[in-house]
Amino acid sequence: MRMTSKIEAFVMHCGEMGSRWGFNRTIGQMVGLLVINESPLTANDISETLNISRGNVSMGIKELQSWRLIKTHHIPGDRKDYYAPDGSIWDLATRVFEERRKREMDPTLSLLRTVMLEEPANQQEQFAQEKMFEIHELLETVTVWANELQTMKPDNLKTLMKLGAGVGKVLDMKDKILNNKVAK
Amino acid sequence: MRMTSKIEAFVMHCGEMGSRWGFNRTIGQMVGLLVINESPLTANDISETLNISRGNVSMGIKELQSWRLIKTHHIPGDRKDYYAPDGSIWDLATRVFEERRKREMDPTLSLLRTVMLEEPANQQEQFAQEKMFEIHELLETVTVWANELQTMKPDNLKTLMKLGAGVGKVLDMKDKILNNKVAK
DNA sequence: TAGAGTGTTCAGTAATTTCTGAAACCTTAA
DNA sequence: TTAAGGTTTCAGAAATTACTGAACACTCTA
Repeated sequence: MRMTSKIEAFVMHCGEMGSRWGFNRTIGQMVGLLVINESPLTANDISETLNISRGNVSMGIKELQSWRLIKTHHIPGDRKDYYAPDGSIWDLATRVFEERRKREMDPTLSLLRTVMLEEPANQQEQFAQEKMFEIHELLETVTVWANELQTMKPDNLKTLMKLGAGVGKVLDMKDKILNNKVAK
Repeated sequence: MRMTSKIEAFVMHCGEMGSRWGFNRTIGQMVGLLVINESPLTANDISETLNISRGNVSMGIKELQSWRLIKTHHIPGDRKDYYAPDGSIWDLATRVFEERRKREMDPTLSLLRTVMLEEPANQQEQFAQEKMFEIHELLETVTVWANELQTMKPDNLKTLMKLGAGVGKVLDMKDKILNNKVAK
């Protein structure tokens, strides 16, 4: 399956960005390829198009499934597995955020909780534990926010954004509402 | 400089998470160490405490400076450079977000803009470019939101969160305000 | 029950990233 | 001008991560 130059540029870019997005080059390319292709692809299509071994594709698919980014599709009378992105671009991005949050923040939250339980043994530890408390608070706040944003539908998000200056504006709104209540 | 076991646990954890946060093990440890230490440290302190070479520390510092996470401090009559976190935990987190956004999204936005300018040559490219448009839109939306959140002070953020169910609630508020306007 | 078509695993190899340590470099003080 | 005390650089070594390909496994169908 030959890629046109525009498509190739996109897929290769996904490869280069792969590791920054949390996976590796090959897996980045695989996501890119599956996303810009209108129809599902077989493992062999992927292997040939990207010039990577069949085994590597198999491992990549497993990884992408663990990120919940692709789904398997079957064609009657055909024993091959066909793969396609599992949902819209927004859905995929949401899953990546979620998965990264799990991998980047949850383990730290857990460690901090454990360490903070113990009594500080000296001044140095006292300070350290205060810092850990701050970090814990930050991570929890971000987690809650991320959850909220994730559960919003793209349409809602866009609506909210068009409101004007974005979140800043929201604080003004809060004041208006509170004032209304007081006025009543 | 000996670390107590709690502090060591924290610093080593930062090392393990380092690569997930966008740097590498050593640099993760360095951030951890600098953050939980009340007073600034010299490159030698870091080298000895973490058991890594002096050269490695020097490279790590350069990297942390490029992330704008640490600042240099001087003591009169002492030629050594002392390093400390540049700002509060929130400040640091904000910088990491910002820097990651630059590295993870900006290059893709730029590529997409370039590719989307060209006319699709066939049906396959037509579809591909539509997808690219969706991705572009998503990234721009996220960028704007991230900017908004970043410019908010922690206090504001916390206030907003205490409002109730978070962002979901905000949409209700929007409706209330709009209704008010209509009522008038 | 054999064998064709497909998917998975994993030991070994290749590629990439990180780290070391010695040399070069800078600045200040004598 | 030299030397001391400090930092930076970078070639090569070490560690880590990713990839290949052959062997194995599974499932039909004849």
